Amino acid sequence: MNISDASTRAGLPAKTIRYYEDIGLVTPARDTNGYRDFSGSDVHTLTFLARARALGFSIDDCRTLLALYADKSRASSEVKKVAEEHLEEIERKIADLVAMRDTLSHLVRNCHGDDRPDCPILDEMGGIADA
Amino acid sequence: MNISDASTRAGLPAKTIRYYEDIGLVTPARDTNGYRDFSGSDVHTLTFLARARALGFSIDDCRTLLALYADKSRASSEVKKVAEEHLEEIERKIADLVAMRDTLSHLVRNCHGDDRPDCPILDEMGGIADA
DNA sequence: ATAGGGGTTCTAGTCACTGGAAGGTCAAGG
DNA sequence: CCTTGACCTTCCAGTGACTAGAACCCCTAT
Repeated sequence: MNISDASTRAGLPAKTIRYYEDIGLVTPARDTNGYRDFSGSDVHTLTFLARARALGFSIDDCRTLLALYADKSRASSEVKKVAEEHLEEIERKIADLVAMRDTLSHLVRNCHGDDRPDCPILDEMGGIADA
Repeated sequence: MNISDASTRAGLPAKTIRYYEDIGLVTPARDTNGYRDFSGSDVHTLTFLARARALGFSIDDCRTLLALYADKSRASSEVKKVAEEHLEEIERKIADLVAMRDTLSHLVRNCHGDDRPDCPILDEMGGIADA
């Protein structure tokens, strides 16, 4: 099938699929006219990638996961290790963002937001501590 | 003062400060030998930038905020608007990450993580729904 | 013959730095 | 005077994961 069909089925933009081929994640066959010809298994790989990416795994992790997926004798502990490390990374990001949100929402709440110039948000960033 | 002192005081790497000059966020004076010579106000700007960046504002937002900071007759509503939009963006990111975390931690919990090959994490990404 | 809607490659841009190379400057010590 | 070492300078390239766009080819229908 053509790239646009593969794109629809995997839920990935054609551009992204070409990029994935570029970096060796998929290797679709080629028609005589040079068009890519995706097999069912290519689409399956792309779908796998779409799901893994949606879970936030890096391309590098995806490469590892694909290899484990293909290896029917892998140990599930290897997969779990990759997932757990990624999970920790996500937790760290959430913690960072929550800290930002808390500080920022506190500042936003304290800013009256009218025509007057005084503003605790700018005060904070300019180094004037609030009580 | 030299860049390394400015770096220490603002808490930003020298490389980052040079980059900020490149994109016009700071414009330190120059000594006759070509070295940058940071004034107290330059350091203040850098500190402002460090704080704003730590709150997750984009460089573009920082530019806007710096302009508002310099404009003593700004309306606090303008600042609040920038901050609120950024806050919404942060909330979106948190929601995305929390969704990822929930899915992923569920999968990780259900993966026994031993020498056997069967693994719900790969099953999920390969499209085998779990009950 | 041509119009359109596919497909192809290639380059360059995104964001906010960061690493590294090649070289100039300055103060202290031998 | 020379060297050492710690500064400083500029410029180029790379990061991650795409994405925009240009220039061009291919296929089908009218």
